Order: sequence, then C-alpha cells, then structure tokens
Amino acid sequence: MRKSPASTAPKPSGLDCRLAVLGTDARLTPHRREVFQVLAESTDHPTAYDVFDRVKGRSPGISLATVYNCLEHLTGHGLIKLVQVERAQARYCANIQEHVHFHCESCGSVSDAHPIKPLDPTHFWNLPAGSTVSHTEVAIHGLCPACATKKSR
Amino acid sequence: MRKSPASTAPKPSGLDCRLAVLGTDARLTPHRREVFQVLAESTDHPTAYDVFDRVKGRSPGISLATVYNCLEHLTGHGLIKLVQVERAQARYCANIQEHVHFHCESCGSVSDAHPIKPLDPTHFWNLPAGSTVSHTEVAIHGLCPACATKKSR
DNA sequence: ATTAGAACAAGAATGATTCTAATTCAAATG
DNA sequence: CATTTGAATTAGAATCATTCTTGTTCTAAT
Repeated sequence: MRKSPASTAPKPSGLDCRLAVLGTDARLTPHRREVFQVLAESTDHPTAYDVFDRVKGRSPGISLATVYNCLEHLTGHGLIKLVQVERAQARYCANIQEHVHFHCESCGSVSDAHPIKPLDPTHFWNLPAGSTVSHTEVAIHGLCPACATKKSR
Repeated sequence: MRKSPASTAPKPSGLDCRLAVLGTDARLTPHRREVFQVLAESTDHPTAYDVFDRVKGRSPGISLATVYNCLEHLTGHGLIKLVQVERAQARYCANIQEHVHFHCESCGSVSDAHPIKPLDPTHFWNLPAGSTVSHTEVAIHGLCPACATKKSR
C-alpha cells in the first residue's frame, strides 16, 4: 500500500524545514516523512518498534522493515539521532541540537539535557596522542525527579 | 568439568586483591576468577564471546552461558565495567578507575582515556529539576592515532 | 511507453543475549 | 559419614532486535 507523496503528504509544519536538507541526494517519501514526524512529536526516545507502532496509525500498511530502513536513512542524513543508554534496544530522537541524555536507572526513561556551556573533551581527559575527535557522547545516569521523590519517602 | 577452587586456582596476583571484595556476599569460583583474569589482562575491551574464546584456553570445559553469568556477576559487584560504544555488541573492561572510552570510528577499537580533572555534569548540562546523578558515562568518538595518520595521507 | 533505480514488503536469517531444566558441587548439618 | 540445601554450571532452546534477501511496485527520466 503506497501513496503518492504529492497528494497525501501532511501539510508542512515547522519541522519540515529540516526535511528540506534531504532535497538533493535523498527522497522524502511519505513513509520517511511519517517516521520523522512521529519522532519529532515524541520526547520519550522511542525504540524502532515503538516508532513502528505509532506510525501504523497513519500508514497502516507499513512494515517494521521499512521503519528500520527509514530510521537508518534519517540517521544517515543527520535528521535524527541514535541513542543507546541501556544494554539492549536502540532508541531514537529527533532533537539534533547539541544535547546529552539523562537516563533514569529506576524507570528506564530517557530525557534530554541541554548544554550550559561547551565541553572540550581534551581539557578533561588524556586522549591517545595523535587521535582526532569528531564528537563526544554523554549519558548521565541517575534518578528522574519522579523516581527520586518516590525513593526518598 | 569443574575443579576444586582451593587446589587448582592460579596463584594470587596483584589484581586478586580486588577479588577480595567478593568475600562476604559472593563466591569466588574458578570460572569467575578466570573470567576476571582474562579481562584484567586485556586492554582491548573484549566482547562476551571474545572472553569466552580466551577463557577456553584455561578452562576448556567452560560454556558461553557461564561466561555470561560470570560477566554479569562481576559487573554486578563492580569488579568490571560494561561498555557500549557501538550499536551491537556489549564490551567489558576491568579498569574500574574513573575513565572514559575513546572509540575509533574507522577501526572500531576502544581505548581508555583517564581524567585530567573531575567533571561535574551539573555545570555543563541543565538536568531535569529534582533529579539525582549517580554516574556519568562519556564516549569520545573519532580516529585513533593509527587511523588518523592513515587517513591524512 | 520503456527503462532504471529506489522504496517497499514479507519473511527468512543472523547474532547476541537470556532462559530453562537438569546436573554437579561446596558447605553446613545431623 | 550421609544428607540437605543452595549456588554454580552446563547445554541447548528460546527470545528478541536487527539485518538481509527477494520479488514487487513506484517515480522519474528517457
């Protein structure tokens, strides 16, 4: 089951401007758009299967394999990020601003934390001599506000 | 195939002092000792299967399931650390000093980087109000010295 | 209209990890 | 010394996320 992109694509929203970067070397298909929209509307860092579940409501015929394809495509084009805080399942988020992830060790939720000031890793750690840094990934583990108050009682 | 711990355990080494913490609430079985020793002698952050491969030389009868059990046990007691820099496979290291991981995006190797000064995450990121931090995990991605020189030519 | 290339679907395949059930052992007890 | 209890261990099955394969369908260009 497939639709024509021009006729059935959702109305452009503020987020769609980011999709414009796909213009030249990639195609913005309805499925990719739906997957991206679902992620853009989610703050809970859904897994691939979560995304599949949510996209199904809009594109009933979509398959899990296609969701994986779309996620990989969008990740490859820098429109979404892959997050891996726990052992097992990969999670995704559409927040491509500089940020780190806060992981609650009690309920397993993941939320974003935004930078106050930039961090230069070479000021804090002795990196191997001659290495080059492309990016730094930070995951802060602890208790989210809800779990912290629950535990303190 | 199992051995008596007292009779066939390897001679105590400097690292064994760390195993002493297991004393009260956990048993230091030969397998657990072997798994720990293999990790203590490795600087390349082996996967569970790598550990299995290396332990087999010393304990030929050991099973992969036992290696997983031992790794989980040692991780639970804070003797080793679980590292996850890439998508798929978990890696382990016996370095429990404060350190972060440097991941080469070209060859996939993982090495340790030690801190120059402590990092307080609350100075750098706006954490959710009311949350508590237990630890911060940092992974620095880039090119290791060998791959960096290879690429620059 | 034809062709080429990408997107897609379905299900198989892979691969890491966990679970299950049965066995073996160590230490404590009678 | 025999028994019991509980943990360690094993092999293999099961699970689960992810990737791969194959054939089909669509879009855009020719």
